[in-house]
Amino acid sequence: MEKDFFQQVYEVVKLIPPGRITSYGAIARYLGTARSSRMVGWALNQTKSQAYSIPAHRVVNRNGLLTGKHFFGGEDTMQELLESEGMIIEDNQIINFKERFWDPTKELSL
DNA sequence: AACTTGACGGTCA
DNA sequence: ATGACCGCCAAGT
Repeated sequence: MEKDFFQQVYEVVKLIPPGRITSYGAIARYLGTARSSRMVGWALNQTKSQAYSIPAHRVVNRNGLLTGKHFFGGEDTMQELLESEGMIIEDNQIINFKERFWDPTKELSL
C-alpha cells in the first residue's frame, strides 16, 4: 500500500535540513511527477491543520518566491522564519535561493 | 453532481 | 525577456 501523497510530502518537508529550502516541483518530482506540483501545495495546506511539525516555510515555488507567506498567520512570518535560518529575502523572494536550494531527488534519492 | 479555485511548473506566443 | 495557456489532481462551494 502506498502512503498518501500528502503523507509523503510531509516526510520530505520534514527532512529538509535547517537553513535550506526546496520547491514544490522538486518534491513533486521526487515523488514521481505523476501528481502535479499543485498537489504539493495542497498537501502543505493541510499541514497547517495536521499539527505536524512541518517546516513549510522552507518550501517555496520554483521562483524562490514566498507564495504561501500569507498562510503562516502573519504577513511576513514566513520571511522572518527563513531569514532566521540564514536566508536572504527581498520583496518576498529568496535572493540566495539557488545557493540554499535543497533537491530531494538529489540529496535523498540515489 | 458540477463547476471553480488553488502554497506550481513548463511550454508556447 | 515578458505574458499567457495548459496540465494535473483534490477539495471547497
